[in-house]
Amino acid sequence: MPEKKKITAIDSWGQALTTVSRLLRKFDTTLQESVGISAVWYDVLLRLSYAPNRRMRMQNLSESLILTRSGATRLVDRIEKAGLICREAAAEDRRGYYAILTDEGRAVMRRAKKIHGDDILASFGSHLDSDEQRLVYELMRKVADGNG
Amino acid sequence: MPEKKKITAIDSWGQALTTVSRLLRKFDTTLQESVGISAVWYDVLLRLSYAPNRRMRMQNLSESLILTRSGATRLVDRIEKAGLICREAAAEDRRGYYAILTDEGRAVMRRAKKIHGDDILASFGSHLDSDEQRLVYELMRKVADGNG
DNA sequence: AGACAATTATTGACAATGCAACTAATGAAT
DNA sequence: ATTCATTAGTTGCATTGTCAATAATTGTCT
Repeated sequence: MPEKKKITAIDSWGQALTTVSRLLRKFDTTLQESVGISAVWYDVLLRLSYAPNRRMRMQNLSESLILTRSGATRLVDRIEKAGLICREAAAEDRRGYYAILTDEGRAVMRRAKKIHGDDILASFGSHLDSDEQRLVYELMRKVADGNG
Repeated sequence: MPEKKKITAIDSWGQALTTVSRLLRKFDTTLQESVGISAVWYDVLLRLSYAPNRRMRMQNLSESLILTRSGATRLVDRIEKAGLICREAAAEDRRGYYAILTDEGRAVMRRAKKIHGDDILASFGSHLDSDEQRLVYELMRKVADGNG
């Protein structure tokens, strides 16, 4: 009879937290060194690159980035200053603004996606087979869905 | 034949990252409101509470917290000022210091563990059965091990 | 023993982020 | 149409964390 240590929700969460934190830091370093952008910037550019017309309202952006709106404002300020995105007033709601990926942003993103994709594969993907990767995806998704 | 969308390592990592980020923020809010400490403080106190003699060298602490040493110095400064931990010079290596859990820190930790444990159960554990929790633990551990 | 490299922790300067307060615009109710 | 609550975004201030440089101590090599 195999001896199995009891794994509590606390253990499970704790391991998820440390693993994700470590990897994130690693990915951030790679991106910074090879493309000159942080993982947070990457996240912004990625979402914009998939958004319709490569643009998102500040509000949506801040939600998907898990940042406060003010945090998003500051972040977009910096990336805009670097020329990778720009702002445009929203025609349909004059309170709002769009953050829009610039051509330069797209170019940076092409390089970054390659580098970062390889990095994820090397540090994360290569240690799990495809079923396991699916499991991680589905379990994490289930937790996320369970929290609204 | 069930149609399954292909899940890449990138999808899997992305979901893990957002789920963990969201939960962490939620946990942080709860701890802050109910015990008056952040999730980071909690992490420090937790590790100290399990460490031999409830003390750890700054170096070890910073590693397990995924923080730079200078970040750990600042963090320990603040928690020390709050009276939850204290510093003590290391006898065996006069360059070093221990961070040590105080009695007050232990008291705070007793309350925090209960609150935070419940929170983890409610937001994470309740959405996964015990096998799934074990899976998350083992998969995340495998990734962590694969990265040194 | 003496010289030099490596390690531990801290500090100053600065970057990033949250909170609360604010402005401008929208929408809903009368 | 006017009023009032709500929403989008930005800003000032405080907090938190990083990076590079520093001081003190230890270890190594001859």
